[in-house]
Amino acid sequence: MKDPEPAPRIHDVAKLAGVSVATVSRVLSNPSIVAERTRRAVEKAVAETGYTVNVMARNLRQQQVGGVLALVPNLANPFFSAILAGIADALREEGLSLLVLDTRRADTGSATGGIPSYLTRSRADGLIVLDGSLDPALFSQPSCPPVVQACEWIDGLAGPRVLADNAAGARFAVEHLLGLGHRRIMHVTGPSGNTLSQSRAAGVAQALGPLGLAPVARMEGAFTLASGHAAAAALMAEPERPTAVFCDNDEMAIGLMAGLQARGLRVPEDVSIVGFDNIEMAAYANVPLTTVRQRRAHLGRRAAEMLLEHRAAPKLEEEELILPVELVIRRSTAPLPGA
Amino acid sequence: MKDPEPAPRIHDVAKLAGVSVATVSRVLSNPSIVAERTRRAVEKAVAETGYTVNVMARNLRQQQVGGVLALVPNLANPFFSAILAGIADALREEGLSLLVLDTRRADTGSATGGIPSYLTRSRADGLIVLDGSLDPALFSQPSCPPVVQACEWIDGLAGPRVLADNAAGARFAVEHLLGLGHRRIMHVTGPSGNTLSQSRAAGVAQALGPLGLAPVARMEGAFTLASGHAAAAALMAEPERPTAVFCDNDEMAIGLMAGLQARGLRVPEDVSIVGFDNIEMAAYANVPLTTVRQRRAHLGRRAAEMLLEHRAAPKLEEEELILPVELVIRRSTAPLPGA
DNA sequence: ATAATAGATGTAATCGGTTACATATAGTGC
DNA sequence: GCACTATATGTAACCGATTACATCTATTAT
Repeated sequence: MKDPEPAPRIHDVAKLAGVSVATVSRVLSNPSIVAERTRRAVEKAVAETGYTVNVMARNLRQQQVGGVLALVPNLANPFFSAILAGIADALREEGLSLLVLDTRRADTGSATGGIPSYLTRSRADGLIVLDGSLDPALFSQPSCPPVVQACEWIDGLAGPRVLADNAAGARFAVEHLLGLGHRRIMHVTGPSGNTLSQSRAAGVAQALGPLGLAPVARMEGAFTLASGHAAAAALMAEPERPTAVFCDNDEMAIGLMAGLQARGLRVPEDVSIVGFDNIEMAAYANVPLTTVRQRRAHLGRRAAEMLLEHRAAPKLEEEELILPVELVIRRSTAPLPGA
Repeated sequence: MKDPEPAPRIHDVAKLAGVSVATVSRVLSNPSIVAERTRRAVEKAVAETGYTVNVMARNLRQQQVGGVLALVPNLANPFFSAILAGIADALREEGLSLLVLDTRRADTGSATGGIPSYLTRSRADGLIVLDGSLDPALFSQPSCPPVVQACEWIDGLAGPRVLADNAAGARFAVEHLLGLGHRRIMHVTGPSGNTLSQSRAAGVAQALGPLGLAPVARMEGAFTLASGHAAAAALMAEPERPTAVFCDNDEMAIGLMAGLQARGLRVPEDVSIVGFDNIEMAAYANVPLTTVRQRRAHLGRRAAEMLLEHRAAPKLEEEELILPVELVIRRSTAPLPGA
């Protein structure tokens, strides 16, 4: 049971190269200021010992963590993991690592491991918040690192944000349905408190308002397949059955399609459906889904970039980046029969 | 532009409470060994100053990082993010944080930010490897922390593993098809180098072998919807068309169903289909998909737990945990007509 | 020739905790 | 009353780097 050889320290390298630890450190972090000869000697010693810097020690001295924490409501949800991938990408390019905290699970048992304990400069150099349902007070501790809100946002929390143009996306979707002649339109929403739901509802109103219309039915879902499926029953129960449905995300749209079919309704012949997000499955659904495309990985990347800029030069102005979205027309929408 | 008040240090708390820094440290980490009176004084001082420990400093002294790094091939893939959620859960309970590295993206540009630079004791207390395609040599550096392989595994890399019972799952799937009377069975696989593909192929052989059968067709996919969709063409091109297909994952199965339907074949009337994984979408697909359920979050959790046990008491024996899977029969499979 | 300057390297303080060891006090047994 | 032990706390070394400052040498300008 031999101990693993202890890792070489900068001191060992220095001794082997016959220089001081400071010189070794300089070779590693700023090679240009050390003489060619010594630099080579140090590099040789580094290679021979297999030295690698102790990241913790460096970070302590430099008063940084070397990582950014992403707060996500549900790590298992592919919607968020696509954003995370973009974040991870941008961070890695800057030599930072990605820390992830699943907020839905973490806040249970706030004994010691609660969320607040993660929101410290000593645990992360910055925060990217993907969960709009968090309490803004969490981020008001003086030791809280810089925050960027992405995708969702928190009412009452100032600071930079990067969002998809949810209102415009919803407007595009509904305008598309209107253009096809539909007038009795149902809206299947996300949870009512959710900021995405709110801005998408605003977009729906923007499209319908000028015509003096409003959704003929509304059902609050949970962004899940199951809640979309349940919406089928709600639709059938309407006295004047809607001819088209806008769903706040693709999962609900796909669940709804499955539910309608199971009840003998055809898409798009009987009901047109539009989703939101353009998840990969949308193109391969039973009936390929018309939806609103938002570039999730890109959104994550921009959020990370914004965080890094902000850290370098904190600006006091509110910065809000709205990323464009676009309508992707597939086969789940068709002209209103007889229109 | 006032500087944010510098965070209080342990020294400040000690001074305020009129004790030494050691006592403060003890109150925080092992309260029982300090006298009631002093403990209360210290707690009061902590509350007044708003002190929180500097995690980096503690970690440096204790020679640990406080985090575990997960190596995933594709963070945006929901298959992996579900496993990550389980990992994160188990880690949080132990006060450890989750670091994530997307291996597919990270190995490009190995200048400095390459994968090896992350595989150090100074960057993570342990590794959970979800990518079976990595070079085992990566983990042979002396400074590499303990590794647990999960889900996929790396040939030539020893150490603990936690896997789903892929062979049994594939066997269940094919036996189910055989039981329905099917004999001309196609296998849509993952990439040929992938360890999951290999063990699932073994399971297929286990089921067919005793009957002197083999898959009548085989197509190598990429675990994607698109490659499943492409498999439809391959199926149609077979001289003797297969009556059933086993796909190495649900995404390919769903893609295949879409492709077959587009070509006018019905599932399950013309072709029966079985998938693997039981992703949420499987139940809501066009035709609800018969598939093999594996508990991904649980697998991740077990991997994390195994890593922690291993760290506490490294065993030399190989430890391989095989988690059971089960067949979920839905509507994409039916008896062979006329059988 | 001398002062001034630039360039290369070494010395030691520092980051903010934890913990081995030393010390002081109170309690116990004989 | 004395030696011994247990309990509580303080002192200072330590984790492993970075970096301000000091020092030394070589070059340039006057």
